[in-house]
Amino acid sequence: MRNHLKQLRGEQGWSQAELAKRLDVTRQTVIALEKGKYDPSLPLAFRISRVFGLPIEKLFDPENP
Amino acid sequence: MRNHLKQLRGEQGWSQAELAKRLDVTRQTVIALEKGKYDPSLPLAFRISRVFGLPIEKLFDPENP
DNA sequence: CAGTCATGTAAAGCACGCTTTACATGTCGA
DNA sequence: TCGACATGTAAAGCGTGCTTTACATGACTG
Repeated sequence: MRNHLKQLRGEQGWSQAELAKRLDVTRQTVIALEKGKYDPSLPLAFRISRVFGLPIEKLFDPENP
Repeated sequence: MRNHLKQLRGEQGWSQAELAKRLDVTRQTVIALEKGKYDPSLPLAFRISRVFGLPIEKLFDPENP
């Protein structure tokens, strides 16, 4: 599933390590998510939503619209 | 994570089998979700959102608000 | 009463989400 | 040039998300 994490993180001026800390995950997880290697769990998706102040629907694009 | 699937399914008058079909999962998955045994994956959360016509945020309550 | 429908439990199996650890590369400032 | 920081890759390990199959129970209906 596509996401805009890398771009949004850039807008905030955060490093991967900084974002990982805010999301309470490891940097590896941030890398994997940004690279689209897999989708976040629902709880993590909610945390991402809160960190960026955007609804989940604005952060992720389900393939079949 | 809490959800309102059982109630919403009831409002639509759907059986678990009917909802499972609409979500393209098995009935076991519907049962597990309604019982809160685990959270749906993000792609499934989007499908649930579409089936009920509600945003993900209205369907699931992350514990830490 | 027999049959069907809705709901539920149980268990095995596979792929994914996330962790931990380690190492490699490029860039930048002292 | 050395060190720190940012980004990236790799691999092993664990729990969870979802499937398949099977069986049990209660309610309703012919």
